[in-house]
Amino acid sequence: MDRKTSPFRPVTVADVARRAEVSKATAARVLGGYGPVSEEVKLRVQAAAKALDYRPNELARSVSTGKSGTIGIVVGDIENAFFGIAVRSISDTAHRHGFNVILANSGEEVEAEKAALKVLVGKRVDGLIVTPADNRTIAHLRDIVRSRRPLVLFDRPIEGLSVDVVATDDRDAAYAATMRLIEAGHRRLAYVTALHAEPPVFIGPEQLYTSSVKARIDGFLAACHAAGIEAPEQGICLAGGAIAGQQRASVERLLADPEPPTAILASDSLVAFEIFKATQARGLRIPDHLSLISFYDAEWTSVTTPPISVIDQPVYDMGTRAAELLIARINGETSPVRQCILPTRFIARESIGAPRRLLAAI
Amino acid sequence: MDRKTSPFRPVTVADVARRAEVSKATAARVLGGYGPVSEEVKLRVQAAAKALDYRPNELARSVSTGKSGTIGIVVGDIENAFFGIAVRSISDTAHRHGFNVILANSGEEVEAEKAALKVLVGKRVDGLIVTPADNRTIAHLRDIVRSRRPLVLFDRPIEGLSVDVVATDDRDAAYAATMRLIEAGHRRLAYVTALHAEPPVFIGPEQLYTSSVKARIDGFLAACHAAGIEAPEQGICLAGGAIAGQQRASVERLLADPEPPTAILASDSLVAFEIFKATQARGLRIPDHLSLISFYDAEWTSVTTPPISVIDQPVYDMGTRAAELLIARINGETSPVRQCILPTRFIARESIGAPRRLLAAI
DNA sequence: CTCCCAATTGAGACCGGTCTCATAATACAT
DNA sequence: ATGTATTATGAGACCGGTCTCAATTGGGAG
Repeated sequence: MDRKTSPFRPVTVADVARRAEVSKATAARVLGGYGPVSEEVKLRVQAAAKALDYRPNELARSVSTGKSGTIGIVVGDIENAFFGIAVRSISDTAHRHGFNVILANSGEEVEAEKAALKVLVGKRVDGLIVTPADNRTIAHLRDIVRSRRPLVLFDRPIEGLSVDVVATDDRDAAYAATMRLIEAGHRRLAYVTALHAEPPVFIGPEQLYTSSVKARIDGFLAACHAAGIEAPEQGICLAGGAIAGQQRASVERLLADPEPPTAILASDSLVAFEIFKATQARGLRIPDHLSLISFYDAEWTSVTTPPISVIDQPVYDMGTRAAELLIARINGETSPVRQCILPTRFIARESIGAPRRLLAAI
Repeated sequence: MDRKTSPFRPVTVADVARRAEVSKATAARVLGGYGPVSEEVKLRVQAAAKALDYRPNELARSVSTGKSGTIGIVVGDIENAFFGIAVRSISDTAHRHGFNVILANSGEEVEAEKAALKVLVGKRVDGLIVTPADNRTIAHLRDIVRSRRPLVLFDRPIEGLSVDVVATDDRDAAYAATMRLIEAGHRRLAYVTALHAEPPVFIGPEQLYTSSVKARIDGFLAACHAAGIEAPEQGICLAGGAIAGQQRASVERLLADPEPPTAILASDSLVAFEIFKATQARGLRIPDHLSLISFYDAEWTSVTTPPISVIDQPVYDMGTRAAELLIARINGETSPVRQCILPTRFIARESIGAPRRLLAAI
């Protein structure tokens, strides 16, 4: 520990105190802005601090107070615009309330999520906002709850975990969107998600480890059943997000089917993007050959030809609500667990048409 | 400080030591993995730690060691996909080297940037990666350099600030792209950037407070001059990014000009997006009525009709390099300041054509 | 001119870790 | 048996803050 001798050793309260010729306690009172100090001493200490370019060590402060003024966010994938905006919104709100943000990426892997949580807890964040990667393994989340650290689940509720949640009305939104496709005359529908399963076929809802996707598929199937469509499960495509290129391959396989779907509901804007590119590559026209609806109003969906109808999720609001809820908890609010379900909005564009036999393109 | 009495008080080394019936020092050695400990004691301590669910307090550790294992990132706007990927890449690399990441958003405001830096320094980050919002006010960055804290500038070099930089060959890229437009026959070119000026007209390069944009405009003008185009400065449009809607208005005004440009080079994918939407709204066809090239290969540019030619920036690589450079410095590397300039790649798509008189649409 | 109360101030413990140093215990060579 | 090197352990200082508590000071009341 040769820190004392280095000429670049950061300035401490003790240094300031020495220069201002007061005790460490008094200097700390001025610098920390807590105890009573006379005006004269206050000015002297502030002058000394300025002269020395004192920068408080927030870590030491946190160790001593037990609060870090920081909230941790664990998202599935920052590259995804959905999460990008969520992060933006959460950090805006956090800063507005005087909190900082530490970001961690799980890459939708539970193990990475666990590791991230461990780090964040290690850094003693005051609270956590998490998009759980897998609703089947949640022991680590239970631990957080048990330790009384405020936690808000983002976008993905987990049954049986009594904790605050901010999410959207996924089931209803999927139901309504599916109905629109059905009303347009479609009977051969597909639901495409980035979830992964081995083999990549839908067997039952217990495979669906992301709760929001589970809810959406639930809505999709319910709409199909209500319309008397048989075996709609066969239209569920688990495109497998982890391995790069796998999504594309799955989507291409789906479209190459001898009896391909005439309408697709895409679970997020990334798979939708793959689907759109695949239709272009095959020379399929939307909506003549294929109708398409995507979750999330991604930038690109409004400028394609034709523009794509989407289920717009109020991500920015979701982030704000999540942050506010969390901060209220951090500040001691003890009301019962809250489920904050925000409404989605359907944006009708030009990607829905009546079904037509798919032409073998090229 | 009633922490001692709370039943949810976090477990400390002292607690573990007590349970394992060893001294605090010994427990700390096992838990921190440093000094020599006998196998038997080690196991006993580990068992106690597990039983108590001990979570080391990284903050206390940092205070004591002087290293936080954290790097700070300050970006202009996380919502921008360019920065989104940069953040992803930086945090991937950081984690690979055992570092964490604290993210701050400047919103391209120097004051916010200063505040963010203050917080990050307060949290004693081991190093910083910053995209400076304004190359005219850099005293706060100078302070960082003076305090010997490793700093890497991302995407935007600053003349006269001796510090590591990772950026792209902006000038050359702009020059080459402009040349392509000129070679296609254009003589009335525009360069559109989100920079802000009052009034919003280009007077001289000293207005250009973002170094990357300055370099690009430099290249744009050089190409124009080389081709004998007179007064190309008049084609420079400072669309003013801060206020929402202002970009759109500027772009619309540009296209509504009685003598509008026949080709545009867009400084980033966000203004390009505005430009594209404006052409659609006015019924202008690309590339018949207007040729367009944009910096950055944003997702949407490949799926529009027609797809847009872009100058692809290797963002992911840039992030990786920046993080690696920074971490090397943190680990004590003392080699002279490095400028890491990565090459861009032109992706030719279908947005460039010969000029044609713009038809007054509607 | 005392006495009491409030306002300031300083000394030092504390937060939860790391790390130095002295001591104790063991193994080995002489 | 004695000396020495080696290893394991404990006591306690330290990091840079916060915070408790006692001591000092000054002013107004009696």
